[in-house]
Amino acid sequence: MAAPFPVDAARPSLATMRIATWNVNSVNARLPTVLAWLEAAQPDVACFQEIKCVDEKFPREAFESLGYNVETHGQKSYNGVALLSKYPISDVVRGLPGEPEDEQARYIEALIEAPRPVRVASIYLPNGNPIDTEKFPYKLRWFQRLQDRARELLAWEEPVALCGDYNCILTPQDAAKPEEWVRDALFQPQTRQAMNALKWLGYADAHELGKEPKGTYTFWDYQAGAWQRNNGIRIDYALLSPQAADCFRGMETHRDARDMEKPSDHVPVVVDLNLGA
DNA sequence: ATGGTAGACCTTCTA
Repeated sequence: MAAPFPVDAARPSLATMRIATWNVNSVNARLPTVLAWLEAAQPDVACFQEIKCVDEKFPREAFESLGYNVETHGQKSYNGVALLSKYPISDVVRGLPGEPEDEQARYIEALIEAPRPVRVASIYLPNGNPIDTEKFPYKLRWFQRLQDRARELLAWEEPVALCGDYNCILTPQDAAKPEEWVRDALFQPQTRQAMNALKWLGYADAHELGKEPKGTYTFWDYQAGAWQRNNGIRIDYALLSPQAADCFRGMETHRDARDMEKPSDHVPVVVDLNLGA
């Protein structure tokens, strides 16, 4: 029996925005794979991490040919993030505020000028291993800076999507074998507390709004047959401000991308918003 | 027992 008030049918022209986030592990090594996936998945906005090149070596023409505007924050060899959008892009922020001497390219944020604008960030949070080196406190400082920025954005009461590779396994259910991660920076109590502190400012994890079961992973190591054994972890997230969460229509983890030719070790996470809501 | 793979690149670092 049909619902008495078929809301979707009554509103046939929904203003939807599809936002994807993907750690591509070198945009140049992955270019044919990434282009094929974009053509199939048709996101309006794509957040890439680990582009592993300077801005001048980013293959922007290939993406422009698919109809995307392109903004990058690159770095030689390591890290690097990018934003692609079929809508105009403005108000670009390159680099996470709060530590001017930090030269690692891990954050780009911009306003996506859809009929209802959405602020989107592409985030590559530091890995933090090994935990007995300076890398771990750097990760925690970076998390604190991200929390500070996220709090500022909330105050504007606009739709915001903070998307990327957070390098955090939040709960034991987010790892196939949590016992293998207990000494890893991704699963330390401080890391998980920082992720919760960020969420509890008032952001929704799109995974929790969606219907995917626990045991949905976004990363499988290249080593030791992790993919074949489904020894994965969920570390790629889309965090939505209340104004964006109100527009949530669905999300999907594109697990099939791990079986593509020359796959990244991460797969895309895709979120659909209905901005007409 | 300390593996295994992938990417950038000066030959080792990062993940």
